[in-house]
Amino acid sequence: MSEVPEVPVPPWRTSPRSRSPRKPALSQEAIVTAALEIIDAEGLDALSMRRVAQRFDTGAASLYAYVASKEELVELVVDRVNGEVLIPTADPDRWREQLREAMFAIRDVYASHRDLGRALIGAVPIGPNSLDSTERLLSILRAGGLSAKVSAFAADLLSMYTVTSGLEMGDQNTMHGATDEERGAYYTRVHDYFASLPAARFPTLTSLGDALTSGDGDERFAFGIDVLMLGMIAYTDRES
Amino acid sequence: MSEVPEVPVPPWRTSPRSRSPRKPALSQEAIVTAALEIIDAEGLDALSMRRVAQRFDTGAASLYAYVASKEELVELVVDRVNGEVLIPTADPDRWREQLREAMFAIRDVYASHRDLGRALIGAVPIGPNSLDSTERLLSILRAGGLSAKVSAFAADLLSMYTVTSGLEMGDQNTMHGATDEERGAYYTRVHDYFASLPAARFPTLTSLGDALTSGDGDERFAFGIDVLMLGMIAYTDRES
DNA sequence: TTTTAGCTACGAACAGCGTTCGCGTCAAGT
DNA sequence: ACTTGACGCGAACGCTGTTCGTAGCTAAAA
Repeated sequence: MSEVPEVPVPPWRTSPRSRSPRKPALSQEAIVTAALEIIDAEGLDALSMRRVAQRFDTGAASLYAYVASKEELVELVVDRVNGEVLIPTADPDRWREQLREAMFAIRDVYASHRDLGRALIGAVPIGPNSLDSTERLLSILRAGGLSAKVSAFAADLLSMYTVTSGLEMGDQNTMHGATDEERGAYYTRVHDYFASLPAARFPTLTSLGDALTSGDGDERFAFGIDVLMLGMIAYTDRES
Repeated sequence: MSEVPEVPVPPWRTSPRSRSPRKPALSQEAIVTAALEIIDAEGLDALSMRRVAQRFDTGAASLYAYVASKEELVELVVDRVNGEVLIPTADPDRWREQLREAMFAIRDVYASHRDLGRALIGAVPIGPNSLDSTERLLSILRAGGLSAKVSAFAADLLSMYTVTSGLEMGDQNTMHGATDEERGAYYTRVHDYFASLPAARFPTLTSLGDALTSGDGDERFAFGIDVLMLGMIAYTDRES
């Protein structure tokens, strides 16, 4: 390969074509969209300001006109995603089904965005869409006859469980290898590892055998919902 | 201040004192200890290979003889911490109190290590101490008469809730400012924000008022335990 | 005792990160 | 036509995890 430097393009007149090369205009909305695309494609860790800027053929510095920090960008992405969650309007006669629907809706959305759920583990999301979801979830609980205190506490508990479950499902696409084969191998390995534990030291663990690794995501999630709902109902009964 | 460079210490003979300046010998155990100290002092994000190495007056490269990667180091720290969790040996007559004790024990340990809980959000910890804890937790559940499947699923659910709660408590020391004053200001701000929401759009949210932010960590955690236990019991009753 | 072999410790470098600073350009106002 | 102001963004700073090659020590061999 020759090391001769390329002849520079005359700078005094750039063609209109190269001056606006299908470059999407910068805006907070467009930045959030690009960030979410990166997360969906490669996971939360792959998100970087430089990567986002690359999509607009510019440097990371340009983003800071529309977004205060990476932290704020992630918050905006979270709120965008919370906008995808569809929670039914409360109907007192159907509150149990509705709660179940709502929880599946939240979980499915987070499962479809890789490990984005990691971003809101310890945080209270306060974007407009997040507030809408919280409002709807709370109104379903209230429609079910739960007290203010129980509703407030339960909302926390429920969203924690839901997001974590969605995170675990979505994560499976990110971690432990990209292909089905690799993931299958990983879970077989975990299963075999539990099976290989010394029964003398871990009698319960080994006696449970397949129960530990059995059940797909839906089954485990449905179990959690049932336990939480039964618990909330029993708690409310005991309260009065 | 003078800018005169210091006279260098003659290098051809270092005193024995400076040759081994109370430098703790490198070992996996010592490295894990140092890492945990950093996490306790400054949080999980402050943990870096260089920071750990600094404590041994050496460079980050030296650590890789004892630890394969930062990821493995964190796993080792998690298992060390799981060793601090004391779960009682199962007694069928006291399984409810024991389960409660166990959950408080786990939560307290994680609350005392800042945001370390973040490290095991989507992960299945498989270190020896972690396995011991799981074994003990499962045996309590089994002693309570729960089926294999329910025990297995519930163990997941319980540790998820427990670690997340501990994380949130421990996190309060890390985030939102270091001093009590700053933290108080943060929570007042959150409270005021919720109170300031338009009641027309968020009727439930605003009507709940103080219920949303009321209750300290212990109260909220105890509520979660009650709901989970009542739910597990109701689920088991329904199962048979 | 001298030489050599092996091995551990670790400085330096690499590629990437979030964020800031200040220069250059371009558009609107005078 | 000239000035002024705002905005875009390249380059740089200090950080990250990890790898590579070597310097220096220890212990075995001659």
